[in-house]
Amino acid sequence: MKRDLSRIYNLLYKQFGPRNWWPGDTRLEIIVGAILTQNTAWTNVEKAIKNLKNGDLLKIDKLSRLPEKRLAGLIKPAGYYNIKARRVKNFLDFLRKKYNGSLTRMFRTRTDVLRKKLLGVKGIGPETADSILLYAGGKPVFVVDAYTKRIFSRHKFIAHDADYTSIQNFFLKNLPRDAKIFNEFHALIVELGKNLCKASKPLCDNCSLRRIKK
DNA sequence: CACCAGGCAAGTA
DNA sequence: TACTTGCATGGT
Repeated sequence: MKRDLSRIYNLLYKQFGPRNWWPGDTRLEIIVGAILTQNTAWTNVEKAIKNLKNGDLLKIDKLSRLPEKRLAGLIKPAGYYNIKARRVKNFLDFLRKKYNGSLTRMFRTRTDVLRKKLLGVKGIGPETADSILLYAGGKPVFVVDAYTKRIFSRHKFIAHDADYTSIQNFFLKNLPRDAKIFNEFHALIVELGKNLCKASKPLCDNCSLRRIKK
């Protein structure tokens, strides 16, 4: 199984890599992007991020002072904008209260401990927490998303009803514990998912992994 | 026109 | 615990 996964990784890397993820310049931008992209196409998130950048608002102190309503208006293109504005605020409140508004301090926390704390922030679930840890913090945490589940269950690596933790454990067990690999692998999976498999279509002979194996 | 996108929380039984 | 529903814009 280890060999299968590394083969798939190499195949994907040859086809698409390196992806240079996360698409964002600062840790804060990555964190905000991780919240905004929940169940949302990245192209929509880009517009929202751009609005914040245009106002020079993508900074911890400025974003913290920005009224929630104004924030909601600016991130409208990302969809679910009222909820997401609250979620961004929830994170900023958490950061200020627990780490004096310092991301550096936050990321000094032991990764397993920090993960639990992040999951305690309303609006940050497993995928968002893990994306923050891996892509903003550089921690060796494997991110599982809808594409990961869809692709690897269709190809019978995991059960169709596997939950987040069991899928994550599958990858942890079969890959070296290396942030660089986790970073690239997840980005490659997203690229594969976007390009080759339209949602809810069944596995076919000209689909996802089978196609790039040729 | 219908359907989907790099989720999550809250409500129900 | 195991389902279901609301959240919402923009692209295909």
